Amino acid sequence: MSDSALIDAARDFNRFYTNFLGVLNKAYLDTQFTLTDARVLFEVGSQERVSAVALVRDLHLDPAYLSRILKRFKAEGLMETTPDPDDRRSQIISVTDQGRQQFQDLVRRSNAQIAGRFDKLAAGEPQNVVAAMKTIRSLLDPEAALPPLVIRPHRSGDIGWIVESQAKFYSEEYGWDMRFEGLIAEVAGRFLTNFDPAMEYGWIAERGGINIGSVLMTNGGDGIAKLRLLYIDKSARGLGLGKTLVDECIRFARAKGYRQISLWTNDILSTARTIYVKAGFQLVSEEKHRMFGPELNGQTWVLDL
Amino acid sequence: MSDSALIDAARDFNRFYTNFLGVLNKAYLDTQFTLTDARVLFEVGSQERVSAVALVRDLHLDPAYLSRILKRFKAEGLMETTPDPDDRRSQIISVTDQGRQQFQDLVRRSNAQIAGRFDKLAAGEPQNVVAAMKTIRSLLDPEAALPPLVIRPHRSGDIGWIVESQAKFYSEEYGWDMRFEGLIAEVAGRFLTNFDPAMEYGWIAERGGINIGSVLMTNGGDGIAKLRLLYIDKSARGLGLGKTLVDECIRFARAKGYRQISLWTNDILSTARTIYVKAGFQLVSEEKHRMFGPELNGQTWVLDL
DNA sequence: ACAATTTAGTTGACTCAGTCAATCAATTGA
DNA sequence: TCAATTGATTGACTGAGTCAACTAAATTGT
Repeated sequence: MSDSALIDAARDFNRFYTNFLGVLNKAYLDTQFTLTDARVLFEVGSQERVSAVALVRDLHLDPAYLSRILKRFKAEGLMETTPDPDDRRSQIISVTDQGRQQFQDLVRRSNAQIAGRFDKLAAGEPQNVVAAMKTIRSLLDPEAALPPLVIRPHRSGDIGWIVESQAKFYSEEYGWDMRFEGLIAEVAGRFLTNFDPAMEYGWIAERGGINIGSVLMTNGGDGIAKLRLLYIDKSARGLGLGKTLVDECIRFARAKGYRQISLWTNDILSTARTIYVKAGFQLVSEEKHRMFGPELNGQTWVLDL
Repeated sequence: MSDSALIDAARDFNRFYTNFLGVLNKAYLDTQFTLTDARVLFEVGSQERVSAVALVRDLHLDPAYLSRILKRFKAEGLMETTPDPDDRRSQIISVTDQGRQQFQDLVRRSNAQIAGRFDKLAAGEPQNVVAAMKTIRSLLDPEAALPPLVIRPHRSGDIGWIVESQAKFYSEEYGWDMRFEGLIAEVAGRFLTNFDPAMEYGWIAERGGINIGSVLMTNGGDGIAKLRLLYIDKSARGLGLGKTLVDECIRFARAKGYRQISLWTNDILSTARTIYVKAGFQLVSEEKHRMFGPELNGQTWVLDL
């Protein structure tokens, strides 16, 4: 695509999104607030403590205008200002309890608008929209902080996600065929059907509502815990997430009194192998196989606890 | 729910992009036009011939306001209107040569703003931004023509998708627990590991690269074909896609010489049942069970071919 | 140290972008 | 054929947002 085609496409998108936001922002029109009021309330409400200059800068407002808005908000008891001790010209703005309620009401209205849009989409499409938004944001706004990475237990849909994302990845990257997907679907399915909450666990790493990594720990009997289906999405590699998940597993296995962790992998997955080696795993056996199409070196690694 | 994390992320993006567009739209402030003027000129300029109603609808303008804007543009010689021959109340708006020059000037200013942003990015990044924009647009713009619905054989990742989407749906809608996900993961996994291309098949319905429906046909032995994991995503219901997929199955089973199709479902899934009844399936047995948490009525249906 | 300059915020005065209600004219529907 | 609906215009209004002038505190340069 040529530069000018890119720019045209971006202009076109901006035109579309201007209209789109215009519709979404109708949500505020039912309230006492103007769009600018709402933006100020949003900014102060979500940051808790802001200076007026920062608001002027971030929201591109006229200082005079902001001054009047704040005066009104203070009169209505929604916000309060305290002089900045470091610079007595400046003031720190924060919301009162009442202001916080109004803020949360705005958030609810805004959420309802977005949820209404998302409801019309197919399952999975909202994830795609949000992922695309994050791409745009991270590129156009280098200051943007990534939403926090959360590690949580697995829930409905996660196992399917593990199967889908791993199958796609290994198929595209290494040409593994669908027998691989079949195998992990069976493994993951058995994990759920025989799930023993006392001795087993599934970890999902997610960021901003999007799954980006997983690992399962299953009971192999004889005091051996099996580490299975470790996977880190492309977008989250190089952050040490693999290590974090493996460490979680080890901690869990120790806590549950397992005497050994065992795992099966293939030698071409060198990043994973590095993680296992660093965690102290030892290679105990290796065999060539063609379970998934191309010839591979299957490896079994164990860690004595 | 992770839905709420998605919505939060979307709200956050909208907040960011409102500011971003605010900055970009400064480009118009150097001209004689207001933002709304510019939007009208953009819309008319790029569509050549539009009706006033269409503008009001697409740009969400007050008809009175648009009327005044057009009056001014006509007085300035930027636009002209001709009555619509089909409806003499209505008028067709188009730009004059002079209007087109102004429009192109706006395009240049807007492009310069975007180019300024893109210049700060690394090589390849603008492409990523624009690709993400297209993703968002295609999903959020209801006017955008729907890409065609395609029914194709299953491939890597599809089985995982089936598990994920069904697990999420039945968990949210009917409160089924993760044993359901485990069961379908095992069923779907065995489908792949024992796959017999001569007698079995998986159909995936997809639109614009996104899966929206599925059904599998497996060999149950004794000349019996099993229809499994029929699923239509929310976004594609009511289009007869379920019937289409079941018909595909029946055609396939006939062609392969099966003597009967059998399937297992639960009575609360009434839409699916309607499809089976219409296709000629007969209920042969029914039993209560609690395999997935809530009490359900499992049903076996068969169709003699 | 201290005048000169810059920065944070406020106030007065204004205007024009955008809204609402009423009206006319053409079309549709029962 | 007559009532209801839809497209477009006009009159009357208002309040969101702007601009310039000002105060007060902080910073800079010599």
